[in-house]
Amino acid sequence: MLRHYDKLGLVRPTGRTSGGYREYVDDDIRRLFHVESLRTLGLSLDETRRALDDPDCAPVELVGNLARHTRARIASEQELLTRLEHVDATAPTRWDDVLRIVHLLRALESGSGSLRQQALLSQDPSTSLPVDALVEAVLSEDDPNVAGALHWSLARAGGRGLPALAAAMESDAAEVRRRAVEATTAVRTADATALLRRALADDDPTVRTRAALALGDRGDTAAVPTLVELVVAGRRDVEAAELLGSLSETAPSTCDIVGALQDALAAAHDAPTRLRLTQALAEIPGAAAREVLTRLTADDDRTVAGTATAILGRTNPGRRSRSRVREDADPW
Amino acid sequence: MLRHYDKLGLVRPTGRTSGGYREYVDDDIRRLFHVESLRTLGLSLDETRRALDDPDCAPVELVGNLARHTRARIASEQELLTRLEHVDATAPTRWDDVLRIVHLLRALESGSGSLRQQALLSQDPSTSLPVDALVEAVLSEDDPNVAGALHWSLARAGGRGLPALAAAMESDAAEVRRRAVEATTAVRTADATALLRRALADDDPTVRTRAALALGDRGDTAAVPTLVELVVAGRRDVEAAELLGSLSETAPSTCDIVGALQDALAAAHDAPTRLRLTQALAEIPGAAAREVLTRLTADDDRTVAGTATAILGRTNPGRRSRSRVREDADPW
DNA sequence: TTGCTCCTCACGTCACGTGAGGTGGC
DNA sequence: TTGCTCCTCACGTCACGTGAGGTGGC
Repeated sequence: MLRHYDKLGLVRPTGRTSGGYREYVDDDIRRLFHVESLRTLGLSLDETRRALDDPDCAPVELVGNLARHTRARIASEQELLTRLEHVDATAPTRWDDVLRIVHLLRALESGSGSLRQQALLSQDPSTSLPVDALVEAVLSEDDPNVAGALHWSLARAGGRGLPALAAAMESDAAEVRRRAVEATTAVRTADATALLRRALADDDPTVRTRAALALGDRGDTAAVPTLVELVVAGRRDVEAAELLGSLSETAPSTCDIVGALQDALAAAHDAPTRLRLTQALAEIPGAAAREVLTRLTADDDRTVAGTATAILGRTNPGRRSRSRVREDADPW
Repeated sequence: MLRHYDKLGLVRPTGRTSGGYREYVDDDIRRLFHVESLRTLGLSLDETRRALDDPDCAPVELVGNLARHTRARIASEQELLTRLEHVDATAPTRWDDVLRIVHLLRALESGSGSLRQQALLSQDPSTSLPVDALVEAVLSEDDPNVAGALHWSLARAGGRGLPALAAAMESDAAEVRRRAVEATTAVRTADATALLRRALADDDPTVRTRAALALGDRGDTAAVPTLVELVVAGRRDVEAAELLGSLSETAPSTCDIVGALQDALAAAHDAPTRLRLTQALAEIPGAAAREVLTRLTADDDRTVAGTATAILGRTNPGRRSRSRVREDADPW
C-alpha cells in the first residue's frame, strides 16, 4: 500500500536511507493519516489526492455525492439480500431450482400483470416456492387475477406462508390486513383457521367480514357472532344467513344460533334490520327457528309479520335460498 | 459483454456467419439469460460458470455465503453513510474541516475513554460540530468524564442538538431518556427549557428529578409540582427545597409554593415526609411560610412541632441551608 | 552465515469499457 | 459510395496483492 501510494504520488516519503529504504518523516505520517481518514469516507485515491492538494476542491458536493451513491448502494444491496433470502428459503438442491425461483421472483417484480400471473401458473408443482416472496407480493397485488394465482400458489405451499401472513395481519394499513386475510382463506390448515379467528377481532369491518365468511364456510362456530353482525349490518347478509343455516345443521349443539338471532332481533329497532334477521331465520332448520318465526307472525312491523308468515308457509326454505346464493357470479 | 463472455467461455455463440459475426442460437440465448439470472444474485462470472457447468456445485452454501457477505456489506455501507451524513451536517467548507470532524468521529467510536474525551476537548471552538453524532455518543456514554465533555460540546453547539435529544426523550429505554435529559440541562436555550418541561411528565422518576432540578435552577416555576414531589419522596429533597426557596424569591406571584407545600403536608401521613416538608418551608422566605410554620409548632407530631419551633427561632434560615448544599461535592 | 525486512519490476485481480484499425452487408 | 454494425487486438479501470529475484543491516 505504501509502495502504491508512493508510485501514485499520493504519499511520498521525504527521504530514502542509504540502503534505498523509504524514510517517512512526521509530516509524511500525518499525510498518510489524512489519506486514511478521507478513505473512511469512501473517497477514491484520486479524489483523496485532489482533496488534499487542490485548494479549489470543495468538500460539499463531493461529500453529498458520496452520501447519495452510498444510499443507492445500500438500497440495491438490500434488494439483493431479499432475493438471496427468498432463494435460500426454498433450500434449492440444484442450480435449476435456483434459476426457476429467480425467474419467478423477477416476474413477480415485473410491471406486467399477465407476466406475473403466467410465471405463477407455470410453476412446477414439485419445486418448493419462496413463500415469503409470495406473501410480500400478495400484500401489494392490485390485479385480482394475479392475486388469485398467488392465493392458489400459497394454498399449494400449505401453511408455510402463514407466519408472514400473521405478521401482515398486524399491519397498520387496513388494505394490507384485508389482503392478508383473503390470502389466508385460501389456506386450508388448522393454523389458517386459527389466524382467521384472530381476524374476527379486527378493527376493519372488511377484514372481519372476510374472516367470518371463510370460517363459516369451514363450519367454525366461532364465526357466528360476526355472521349475525353481518346480517344486522346488511353487509353480505344473504351469504352470512346461509352460513348460519349450515352451521346450525353441522354443529347444532355447540352454539345457539337461533338464540343469537333472537337477541339481535330484541336489540334491533329499525325495520330493515329486523326484516333481515327474520329472513335469516328462514335459513335455520329445526323447531327452534320455526317457533321464533311463529311469534314473529304477530310482530308490530307488518312487513316482518308478513315475511315470517310467508317463510312458515314454504316447504323447504333453506335449500331454495342457498342455491340462489351459489348461482351468484364471483361472490367477492 | 458478449465478447467478454465469449472469451471467458461462459457463453459461446454456437456458430459464426460467413462474415465472422457471432451467431447465437436459442440455446445460447437461454444460457445468456441463465447467466444474467444468477448474476442478479451476486455470483461472479466464475461462480456462474461453475454453477451452470459443474453438476457437483451445490447452491446451498454458495447462496448462504452470498447472503452473509451482503449483510456484512450493508452494515458497513450503513456505517459509512452515517459518517458521511455527520460530516455533511457540519457543512464543511474546506477539507481541513472534514479531517477534523472525521478525527472526532473516529475518536468517539474508539474504546478508550481518555481518547474520546481528549478529542472532544481539543476541538477548535470555531469549527462546527457534528451534533447528531455527539448526541448519539452521549446517549451511550458510560464514562462520566466523557459524558461531561460531550455536554460541554453540546452546550457549545447551542440548540442544534435539541431535535436529536427530543427524539431520544421518546426512547423506550429509561437510561437513554436519562442521558438525554442530562445532556439537555447543559443547553441554555428556551427550546431546551421547553424540552425539560416535557420531561417533567416522564414515567421514570430519575428523568423527572433531573428535569425538575434543572428547571428550578433556571427559575422556571413549571418545576414546582415535581420539586414538591421530590421533597415528599425524600429524593434530592434538600436541593429541591432550596430551589423552591429561590423560586419563591424570584417569582413570588406566579405560583403559590407555600400553598403547594401546605397541600402536600395535608396529604402526607407519615412522619418523615411531614418533617421534610416542614424543613422545606424553612427555605421559603416571607410571611406566608412563617405563618404555616407557626401553626406547625402545635403539630401532633412532636418532631415536626419542634423543628418548626427551631426554624422560627433562627434569624435567616434560608441562607444557611443554601450554602450547605452548595458545599456538596458533585451534586449529581 | 542466517534470517529478516525491505527494494524494484511485472503481472494478476474483476467485469467489463474504450479506442484503433479493419470489414461485411445495405 | 455512405453509414452502419460488427470484428479483433490491446490497453485502461480500481486499489492494491503477489510472486520473482535481489539487497542491506543485525
